[in-house]
Amino acid sequence: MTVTLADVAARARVSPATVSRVLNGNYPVAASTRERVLRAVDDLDYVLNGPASALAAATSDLVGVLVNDIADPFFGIMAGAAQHAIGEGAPGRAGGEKLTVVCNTGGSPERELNYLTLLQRQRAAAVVLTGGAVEDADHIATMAVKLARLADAGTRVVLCGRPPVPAAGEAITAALTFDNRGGGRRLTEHLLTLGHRRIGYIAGPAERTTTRHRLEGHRTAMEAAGLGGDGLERLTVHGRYDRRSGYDATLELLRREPRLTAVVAANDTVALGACAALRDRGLRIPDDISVAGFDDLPFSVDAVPALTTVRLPLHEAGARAGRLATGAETPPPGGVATIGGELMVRASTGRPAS
Amino acid sequence: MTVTLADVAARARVSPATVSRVLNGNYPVAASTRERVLRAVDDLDYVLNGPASALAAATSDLVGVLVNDIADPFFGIMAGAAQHAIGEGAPGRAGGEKLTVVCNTGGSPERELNYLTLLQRQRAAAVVLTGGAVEDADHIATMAVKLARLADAGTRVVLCGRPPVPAAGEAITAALTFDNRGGGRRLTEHLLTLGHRRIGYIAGPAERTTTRHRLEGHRTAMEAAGLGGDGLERLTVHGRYDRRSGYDATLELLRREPRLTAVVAANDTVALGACAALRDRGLRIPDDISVAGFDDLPFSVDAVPALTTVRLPLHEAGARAGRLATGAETPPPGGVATIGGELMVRASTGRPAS
DNA sequence: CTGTTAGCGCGTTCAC
DNA sequence: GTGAACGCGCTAACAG
Repeated sequence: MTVTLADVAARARVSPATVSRVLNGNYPVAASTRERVLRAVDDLDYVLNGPASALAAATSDLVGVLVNDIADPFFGIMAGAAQHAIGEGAPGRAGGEKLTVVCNTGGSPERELNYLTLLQRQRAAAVVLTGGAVEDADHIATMAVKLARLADAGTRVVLCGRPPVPAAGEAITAALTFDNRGGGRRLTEHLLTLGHRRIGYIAGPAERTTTRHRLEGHRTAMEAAGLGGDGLERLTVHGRYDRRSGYDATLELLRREPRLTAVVAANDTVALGACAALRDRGLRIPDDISVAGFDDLPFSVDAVPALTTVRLPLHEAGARAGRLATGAETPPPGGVATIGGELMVRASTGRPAS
Repeated sequence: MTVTLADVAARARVSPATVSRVLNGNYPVAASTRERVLRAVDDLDYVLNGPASALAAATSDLVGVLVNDIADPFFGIMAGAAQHAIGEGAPGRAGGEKLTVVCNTGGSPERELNYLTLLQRQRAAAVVLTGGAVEDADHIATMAVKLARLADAGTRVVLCGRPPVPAAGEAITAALTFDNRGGGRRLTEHLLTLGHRRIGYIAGPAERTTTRHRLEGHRTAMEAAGLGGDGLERLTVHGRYDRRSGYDATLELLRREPRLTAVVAANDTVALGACAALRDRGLRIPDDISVAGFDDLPFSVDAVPALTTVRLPLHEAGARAGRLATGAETPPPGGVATIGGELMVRASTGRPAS
């Protein structure tokens, strides 16, 4: 029923091997023969059989991009940039593009491993892991083994916006990590400079690296300003990386410290929720209370007031990860590159009310 | 080097076929044998070879979800929901989940076809096409052929948020389409009821179905109110589905008609850009001018003022598309289901200034 | 319930 | 520059 390479060969009056050579373009073939083969391919509407091709060649054109939440632009931007870079980059075996596939883990370690297995099954050419990792000892160990096995099988492993996996050093082609600590620190320093002292912090889920690093940056700044101690713990609330979480956490912070003058959120989406809660409480931003986010997602500049935040070059990072995944770019020395964030001071932060 | 099914068979002292049966769980196998096989699999860290399996079975566990822009939550939400539904649904051949892959076309017809070819190569189990289609006669024809060929090869084709492909009737398993016309009409009717007469419309890219349908809804309402004619054309500006486009288009509308009292945007993201432009012009929303969007993306309720818009059940639609793709849900009668939108009246629209 | 036998469709040695 | 032969790893009939 379906057209095979042999059919094309027959029509072009050549051997199957020649058709294969034309399609893969890796061996010299006489121009006239190539012409004939290509016409036969076209006439027959022949489509290469991926599985068969992958089986024979022991590798495939699949590149997997794992994201925590595909509905979150933070991941969407990185994934889109990676996909673009991969598509533009090295053409796959069959001359066509590589098939970049985005896999949504929903932040679940099980699903993450699951997808890795599936990609291993498919003999994926590369895997890009984006976003923060879960800090569970068991999971980290399992991941290290899994990644090592993938690397053994020839799959390139690239981390994007995630710290290097400690135990899997050699397995990883490259790790692009964001300077979440530095960004968090500078953001809080900005508020301290404005004169804020009672600053609430809305953190992400407790067990993630991104959450911890941003929080550490915040606390480093607070402690340097002599604001360490119990207060830090009291003015920190954990939640998910979503709008609702920011809303609820803000109310909780206000309950704990009604005289709060600033709120720092784990990311921009959470910050938006925080703003909503403050408005509902009748507080003006930044006159009564300042708000800051993280990431500088596209909507942040349009928030009212425009959000002070830390810009992460998500697009660039994703594109670079894509190039690393295809081998179009050589890994940074040591395999690890840290990407800095840029403090974007906008209208949502100001001096505290006297 | 790599462990194969034969290795597992040897270790478990059974035939390869039996191992295959255990792994696929489609044939009865004695409990004790299964036990032995599973232990051997575990001992050897065996991972099924996807391509080989797909080759032999002439089908794979891959489900492709095509989106126009992965960085846009509109698509991210649908894709995430579809992926979730597919994962939860029918287990793949190897007992594991299906591998749902999201492919980012960037709105380009070429890339769309490209991905379809790649998925066809992989003998994908199903393909979900999300979002509006490009209305180019050539492309539509090519797509119809392509989809028919996919369907022939046993791939299920599901449309989500896209009108049925006219010429490919039988090829499509199911089409879930949004009532963009009705939504657009009701949105504009809402503004008309408030007393608006000079309403600007910021449309999406001209050649897309979504764009056209929303615009038609708007115009239907306008004409029913006796506001048809040249004015409609003059107060319509086309652009991309992004923030910047909304910003620029708004300035252009204001240039064409300084006394504008309302702006309807192609979607929420565009509406946000419109709000920014209006604010920069010193106009208050909704006191001086009303703004409305479409989709009701998560951030819309947090906009200031909260955005009046048409809510589309993106999550539900995506999940349903996923179930249709796995065969977990039977297609609606005729294969086509229209999903309505809900008018969400919020603070960004009000009576026009007298 | 389990083993045996054939391919699935293609890439890749080798020869010519 | 081209063809012939073999095998990639697995599943799907058949037997038994």
